Amino acid sequence: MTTKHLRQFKDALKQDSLRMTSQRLAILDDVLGSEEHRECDDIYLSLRQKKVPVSRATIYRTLDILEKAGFVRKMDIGDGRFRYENKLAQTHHDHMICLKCGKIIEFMDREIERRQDQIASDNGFHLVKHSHQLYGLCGACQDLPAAEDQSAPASKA
Amino acid sequence: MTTKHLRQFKDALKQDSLRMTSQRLAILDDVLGSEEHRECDDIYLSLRQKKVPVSRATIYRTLDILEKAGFVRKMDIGDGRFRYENKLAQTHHDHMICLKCGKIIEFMDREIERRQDQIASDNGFHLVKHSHQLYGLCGACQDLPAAEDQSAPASKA
DNA sequence: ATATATATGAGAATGAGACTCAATAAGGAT
DNA sequence: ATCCTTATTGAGTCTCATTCTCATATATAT
Repeated sequence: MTTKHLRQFKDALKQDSLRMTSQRLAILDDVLGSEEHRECDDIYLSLRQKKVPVSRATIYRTLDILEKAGFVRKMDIGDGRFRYENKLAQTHHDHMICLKCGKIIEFMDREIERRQDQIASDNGFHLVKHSHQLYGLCGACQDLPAAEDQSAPASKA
Repeated sequence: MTTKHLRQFKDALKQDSLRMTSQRLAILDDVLGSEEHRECDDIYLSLRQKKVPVSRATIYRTLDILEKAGFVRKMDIGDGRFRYENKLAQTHHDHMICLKCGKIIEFMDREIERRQDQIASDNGFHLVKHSHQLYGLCGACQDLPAAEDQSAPASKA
């Protein structure tokens, strides 16, 4: 985490009369140190391994702050658990998700983005965000005829 | 509900060794009689009003069957509750949702659909379905500066 | 250093949806 | 029409992610 990001975070906190705490700092650091699409528990376990004393409630609360401040993106891939990703390290993209093994591939298409803006404006909408996921079978999973899943399946709880 | 749809449903049931029941018939009829994006409880209340004895568990189970058989589309608009819509009466479309009043506008863009197929194929994915939502403020809600919500907000539970 | 408002964690609460299982009901065979 | 096998139902239980509560701890302005 750079000094710049730290200042950025402190400013965001101050703006809402929020305080800097060791937990918040550790969560920000952990989040900025990963490029993955992680759920709350991934972050929780990562912090516990680093001996950071923190609870899930605090992680959820802090992730909300980080989302508002633009540090992370909160995404719903439809399996009942939110994923959080480092937004600073990445340019905007959407996701393609394998229904069998849960693999996530990022994609970005300028034309789709443009069309979205157009559709919103055509309908008098002020576009705030969008959610766009493609679901299917990745190459590897298409080859396994009727075998078991490989890892976390993207099925609904 | 037409005779054709009824036959279609019976065939789908038979194909999986499932049985026709008064509950399943009532649920199909109720779903085909609406063009809205309804959640389980909307359907539950609608059926109870018609004096149909049915439980939520049966509705969930039947909606899964109807989804597989192509009668309904199950959609996740990100507020933790699935919405179900009559798929027969409509051509494919995606949704634009007002973050303030919950209003839903349907849209469809051939170019976006085409790009999605292309992206999937470029990545070796076999595309099964997609989920595409635009979130923002509808025209009416942009005018209300900081007023209260109008109806069901699309905020996360 | 003090005062005061905010943050934290443990655990309880919430809520959508899936599961359990005994009782009930289809529907094919006779 | 009756039997018999198998699927279905509903009430209630369970799950699990996430949020809430509230007493205690801590950051920050002064």
